[in-house]
Amino acid sequence: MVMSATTPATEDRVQPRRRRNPRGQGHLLRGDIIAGATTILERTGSEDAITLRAIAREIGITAPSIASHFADRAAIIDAVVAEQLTNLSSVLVAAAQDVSDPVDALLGAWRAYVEFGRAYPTKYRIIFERRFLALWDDDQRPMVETLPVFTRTVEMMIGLLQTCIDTGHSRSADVLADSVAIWFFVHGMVALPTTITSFPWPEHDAHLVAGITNLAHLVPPGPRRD
Amino acid sequence: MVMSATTPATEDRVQPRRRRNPRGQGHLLRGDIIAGATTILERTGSEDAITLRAIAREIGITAPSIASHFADRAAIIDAVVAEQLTNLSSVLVAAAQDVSDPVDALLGAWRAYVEFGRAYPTKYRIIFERRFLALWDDDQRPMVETLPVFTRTVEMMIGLLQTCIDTGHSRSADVLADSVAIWFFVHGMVALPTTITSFPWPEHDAHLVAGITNLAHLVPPGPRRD
DNA sequence: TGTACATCAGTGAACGCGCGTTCACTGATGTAC
DNA sequence: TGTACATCAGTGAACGCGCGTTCACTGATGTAC
Repeated sequence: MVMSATTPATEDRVQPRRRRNPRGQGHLLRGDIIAGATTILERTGSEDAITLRAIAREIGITAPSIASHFADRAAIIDAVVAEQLTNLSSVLVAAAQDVSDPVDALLGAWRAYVEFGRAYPTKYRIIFERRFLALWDDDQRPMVETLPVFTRTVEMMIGLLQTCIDTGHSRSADVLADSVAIWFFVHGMVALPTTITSFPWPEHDAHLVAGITNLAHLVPPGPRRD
Repeated sequence: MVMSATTPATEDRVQPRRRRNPRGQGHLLRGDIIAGATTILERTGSEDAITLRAIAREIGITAPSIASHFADRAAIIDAVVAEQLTNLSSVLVAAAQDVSDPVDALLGAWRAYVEFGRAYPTKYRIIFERRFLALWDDDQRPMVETLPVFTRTVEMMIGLLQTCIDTGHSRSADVLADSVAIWFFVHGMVALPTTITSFPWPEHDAHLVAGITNLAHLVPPGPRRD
């Protein structure tokens, strides 16, 4: 390709060249790398499309610049997972807080889980359909960006059922086992319709409420409102 | 690398060179390609590892030989998916047939589903955790190797619950919705513990039976035996 | 207040690698005559 | 019963591609003197 001296080769880039960070602010590129990787993930729907060169094109840098911020491709993807796990956690917390009725809080949080998964299937998959969810590193040390938020979120979701039990809205005799059963159910509700699109899946919200009502042993008079 | 004229370069191959098929039997290589792809999938745990060159190394042929049997890499993976879906279907049929008690048949078939998924997580994932399960091709024509077995298997699983209803063992009022709810639940039971290994998942079989009992509205006196 | 210098935040060319694909070729075997 | 030939079932070398990574370099800017 022949280029004149005055027109830069911006037609070769997805993005124009990024402005260099000021001295001492080099770490800001880290966030842009994660954001670029997430954009590629959402646009292509494929984790494989997240390559160092693709990220570099996406955010207007060169590929070797990434090396000083992440050890390798896997570290970038771990950071994307951590960010999305945090996003999901925030969604669940927001759905449950300030809801006074315990059953509404339980159903609302799990409904928000399903809505997150169905609205952002690729982001959901990179959290829960990778080979492993990285909560511990290769040396069995906790991953500080994922394990605390994971643990806190699981405990919150279990707490929502515990509150239903404590207030007489649930007859569950095993809050952990029944919470996990709900999680299994809603995970299937997110994952299977994403993968198998031509199937007469039941209408979502009624199905969600019925399933949780059964698995959480919610008592008959309370669960229905709205 | 220097080779003598008498010792072939078998050290470069995972497998010694395959014997050429007799004239008229070239189609036999197709099965070997699928088998090689499946072996690679199981060994590496990664769909990405299934490349034409890797398959060629695995079964002792050269990469261009594959072109006359499959249009592209995706066609090979579709064939692997079809074979594993057929395997899973056979496992479910075998678990349910010749079981006289309707509740035992229902629980046994779903138990077999979970056991397949936990015994062969990579094979399970290539069926149900790909971006899409290919039941229809790009021109909306049914995939003859997957759609019939999928449809037949789903109908069989729904039929198991219908039999429980018909014989008074289930109070389910919506056999499709409740069967799907069970499927969602067992899918989560397979998928989440595979991805998240460091979590106190409940003991499997009791949890499975309890979950299905709730979702299938099984009547109290019948479900427990063994 | 000036200036030399170290450091930071990257760039750009080049490398080897495995990949899918092409293209000409090979060697065994069934078939027509 | 021979033999020429077409076909089948592949091989093997070579290609361009995108990838992660290396290595020497650049240019702006804060700091010591």
